[in-house]
Amino acid sequence: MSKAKRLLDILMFVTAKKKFTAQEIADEFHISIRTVHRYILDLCDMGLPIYAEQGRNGGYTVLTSRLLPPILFTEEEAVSIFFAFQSLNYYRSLPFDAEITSVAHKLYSSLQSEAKIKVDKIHSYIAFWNPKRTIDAPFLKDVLEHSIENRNLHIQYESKSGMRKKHIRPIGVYAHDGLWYLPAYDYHKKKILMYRVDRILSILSTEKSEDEFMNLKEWFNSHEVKNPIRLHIRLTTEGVRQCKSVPYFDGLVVTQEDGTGYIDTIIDKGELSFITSLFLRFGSHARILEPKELIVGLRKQAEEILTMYQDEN
Amino acid sequence: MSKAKRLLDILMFVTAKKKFTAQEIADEFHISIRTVHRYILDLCDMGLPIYAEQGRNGGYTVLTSRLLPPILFTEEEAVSIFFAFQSLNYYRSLPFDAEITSVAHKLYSSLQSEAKIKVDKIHSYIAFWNPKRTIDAPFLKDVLEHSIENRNLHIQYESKSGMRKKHIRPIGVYAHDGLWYLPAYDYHKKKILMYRVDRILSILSTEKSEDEFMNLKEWFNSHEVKNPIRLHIRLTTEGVRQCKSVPYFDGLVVTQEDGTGYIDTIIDKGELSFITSLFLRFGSHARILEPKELIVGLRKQAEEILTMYQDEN
DNA sequence: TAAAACATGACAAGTAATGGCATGATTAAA
DNA sequence: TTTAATCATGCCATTACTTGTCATGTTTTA
Repeated sequence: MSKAKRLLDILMFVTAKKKFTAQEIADEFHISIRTVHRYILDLCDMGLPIYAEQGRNGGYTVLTSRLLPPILFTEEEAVSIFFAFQSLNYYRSLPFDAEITSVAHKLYSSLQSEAKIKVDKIHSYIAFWNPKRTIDAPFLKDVLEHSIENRNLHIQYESKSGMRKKHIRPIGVYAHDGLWYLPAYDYHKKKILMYRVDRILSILSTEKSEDEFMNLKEWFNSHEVKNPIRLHIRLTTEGVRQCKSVPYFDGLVVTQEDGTGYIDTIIDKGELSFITSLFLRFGSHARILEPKELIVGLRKQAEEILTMYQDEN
Repeated sequence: MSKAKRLLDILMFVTAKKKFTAQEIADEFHISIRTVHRYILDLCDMGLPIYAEQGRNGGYTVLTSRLLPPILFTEEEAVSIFFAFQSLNYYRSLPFDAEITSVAHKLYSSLQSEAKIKVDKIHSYIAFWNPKRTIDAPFLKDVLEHSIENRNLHIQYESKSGMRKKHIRPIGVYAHDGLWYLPAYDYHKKKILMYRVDRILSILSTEKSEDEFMNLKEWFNSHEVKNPIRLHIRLTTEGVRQCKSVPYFDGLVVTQEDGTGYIDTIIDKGELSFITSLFLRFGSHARILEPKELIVGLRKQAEEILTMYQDEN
């Protein structure tokens, strides 16, 4: 086996093991101790952060986390990674912030100037408009890791009614419109609620959870309708256009030959309050046929506005 | 110089040059032709897609695009790349689709099983809620590349009033809420308009543009207010909460000691129609003090809704 | 038909890697 | 205090690999 290959094997081995003696490597790879010492010198020259402790019970220790074997990327592939990073640029808080910076740095520095220009242009010509948030979510990474590791959390949370302590079982985190959300099972209220990660004031304590629980993907899938109710809407041509631009409705809209359309589907009653605000906007382009509750809600909201500004012209 | 180093130099050289003869390499690196042939065998073994044409005018040809020198990533860094890719998962159309797939594949295959589990978990525990679109934007990559390369476009576009031909100078593309937008200078209407990339039906022809034009970043920055108008709103405590959840208002809201707040800023008159729909939702939690136009708009919309459902209870 | 290219083999000369041994330094346990 | 385990380094003969030269083919095109 060539020296380069063997060096890489040892590099993988030691970054995984972290602490080892020369003798161990010699046994593992069937080479002499003298050669091991020489190899370790080579690895140091290659920049691996490694240090030796002298004496009995001594040995080598590697400081980096586990390394992947060297990967050859094409220029286009490198550019695509920068493209993906660009999509994260509009979040204030991110897990893996440090790693993303270091990957970007490693890649950029090994690009040739021509490709560097292309990457710079990506930053200038493409954007992902998640409005840049002033709201920080300092516990994002913690919360994500506790979700992954099946741990329960005691947190201080700033809710509508003030600061509260919560005992929750996190399901996962997701980003929507620049904010991070945490669906979690609330042990006190005995149901799944939605928390905003930026409103978590502190993590008080954590505990390993015994039982298996659903993850985010499963939750999205199982997110079934609890109080089914029929939503039936008639849309003008313009109403069809507008509805298709609303994520919630897109896919539900049925367009007819003359350009008008309708929505006829089953939704959960709990979603009504959210939907109400959408129909306020559509005005006469969307006529609600069902449910009654939605019409009542719309009228109430409209009356509230008229009352508020009745004495103004 | 060691063999490994020289092989890498040659690898870089040939992937950049694409077509070459053994003699050229021998001259470039001051080695014998015999050695060059041996080296090329080695590169083939390493998986470089290279083929030889026999005979006079023959030579070697490399099929890959330019390669970066090998890069060593830590496991955490690899995970961060998958995290970034996850954020792109909710877009139907993406430029660099193929490259992203191949990067993911290269990385995933060189991860150890422990790290593979971590990556799988990221897919299960984190999501970026850009609602998955049914709308495809087949010309996204084309449009992006023409923006970068300073080219004008003749396109067929599906606008409000039917199918139209447009002659435009693209500025860049950006994603918002799962859709791709293209701000561009319209040569016919002589101003910058916003197009939706999914509504581009075809690209008819392109032409190199002579003059320099702004890029997306510059456009965002220069996007100044054309018809300034004062927006002055008084908010209840609940109004403050709700406003902070709306990207547009976040950052403009001033919170007072008692929890209530206000917005007092200058906006463009053109933004009013968009803002109207927001205030319909807030109801009495947000009281508009200025401008009058906004109040009038609100009332009109509210009356329209009441009229529509007047005969229903 | 000759020239320019790849393909491959053999061999000697040169270069690099390896293992063994020796020596020394440092540290912890016996 | 001694001993064993560990890193650190130097020297040298041996082994393994790399290189250049020469030779011989093949394929293609001017």
